[in-house]
Amino acid sequence: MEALESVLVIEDDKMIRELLRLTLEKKFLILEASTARRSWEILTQHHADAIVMDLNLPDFCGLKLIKNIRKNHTHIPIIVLSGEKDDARKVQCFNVGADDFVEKPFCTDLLVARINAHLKRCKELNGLSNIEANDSLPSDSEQQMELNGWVVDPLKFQLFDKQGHSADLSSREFCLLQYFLMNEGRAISRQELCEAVREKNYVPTPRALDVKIARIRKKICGPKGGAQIIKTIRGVGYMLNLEN
Amino acid sequence: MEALESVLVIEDDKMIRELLRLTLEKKFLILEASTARRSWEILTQHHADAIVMDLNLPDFCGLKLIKNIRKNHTHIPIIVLSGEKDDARKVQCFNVGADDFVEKPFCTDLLVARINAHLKRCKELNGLSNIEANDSLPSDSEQQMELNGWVVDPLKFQLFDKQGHSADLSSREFCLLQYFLMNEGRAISRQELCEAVREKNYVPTPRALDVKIARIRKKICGPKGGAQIIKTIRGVGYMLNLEN
DNA sequence: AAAATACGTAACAAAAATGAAACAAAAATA
DNA sequence: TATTTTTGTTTCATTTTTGTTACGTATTTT
Repeated sequence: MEALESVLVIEDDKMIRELLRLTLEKKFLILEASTARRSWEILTQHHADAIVMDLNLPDFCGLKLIKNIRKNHTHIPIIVLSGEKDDARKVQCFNVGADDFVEKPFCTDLLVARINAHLKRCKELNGLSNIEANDSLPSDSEQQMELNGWVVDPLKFQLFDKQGHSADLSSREFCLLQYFLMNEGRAISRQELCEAVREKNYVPTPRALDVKIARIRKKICGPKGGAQIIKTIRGVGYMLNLEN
Repeated sequence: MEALESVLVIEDDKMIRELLRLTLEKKFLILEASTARRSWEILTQHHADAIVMDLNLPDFCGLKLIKNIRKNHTHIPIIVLSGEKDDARKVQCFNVGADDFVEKPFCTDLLVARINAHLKRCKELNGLSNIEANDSLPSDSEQQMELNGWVVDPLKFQLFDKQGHSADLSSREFCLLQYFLMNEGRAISRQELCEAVREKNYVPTPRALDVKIARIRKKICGPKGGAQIIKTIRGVGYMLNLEN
């Protein structure tokens, strides 16, 4: 009784996405995203066995997205699909954690074959490691992100200190913080931040964001504040600065 | 201290073989074969971590060679290098067990990147299988998983305490719990949980899941609850935490 | 320097998420 | 078919999260 494997397709071009869906849905359960943002949502809410993604997305750099996904999903096969001709950029994809690169235009059968090859590998891995299925623990240790003494645990949607105490962030506070982490060192407008955390039935106003950030600050810096990690950029928005 | 990884190059064209050697020997220990026959010899006498092979060999059909190698070397990455333009034949390669296909002419950097990607995967595999190999022997009898004083018996679809008393979980409650066990330490969204236990004619709503979890909790923690093993991650879903 | 603006903060109110119990429906079993 | 078990639904209580408002302070503008 084999369950159908699921493939997340991240592609902004509607035509190509359609093509991919039609081709792949015969063999896999398809999850679709047209933006990086949507792909994060899906990845936190669903299980995916593999990812096929375009490199050029409207809202986020493809390379960064790969890095980011790899941080939270150590083993998931990531297959990049792109019209990119430049070999150096292809190499970059592999360096940030991609497993394969398929140039557009592509042969659908070949893509399926490649996906299957990667899935086969993953199955071998999982077969060996039923117990080890929580692959996050051992491998995370090399990649865990630090933030002012806190350890970021995306799998648990939470920040922990060295003693394992939680920072008690709400899930949305944590999402917002993740967005800061992904855009570290860059000033982000309120507007963009609102977009970033927006969901169905949840659209915060810029002012509401101020409060949200104040709450995050209080939780991760202590009541005295100390050196603010999330800096205020007057007239613009906020910025996360790790190095200092 | 990382040992240099070894790559077996199977290629009859002397020029290309030379090129491959020059490129790859900076990163890997290179083994060379110009015929299928020679490649068998090498594989029986040496250890190789990956294979880069031409599809057109003088003495043997490339596809058959792949099949053959795969029979004896289940996990070794096989990267086919060929001038073949026909997509159907490429697909064939994957079907007989190849892991990758690179068309000639090729970018050497990209080839290196691809080899590395596959090697990385294999290392993950080996890392895990070592652990597995170690504790499978001594703890064979303790293969059973423990959960807050309960012993998980997947064959009986049930939890038992030390005295052998059943926790009286229904089969679906048990399935859900198993999914938690497989994803221990990670927050799982309601959506994903619903999909995980879903069957034909059985698609629980997220809300129904809350009730199901409440029932599991009551059965395995006692009416007082005690420290919840299945934690609630507000705004996300639930998470099983064994260590604490 | 006064006014306007931007932001921090606290307190309160509104909304949302979840737990619990009771009941109803469905499924399994005798 | 009758009975038991399992599952889903509804309702209500509780907790948590979030937004709003009001006010204070700092910064910029005039």
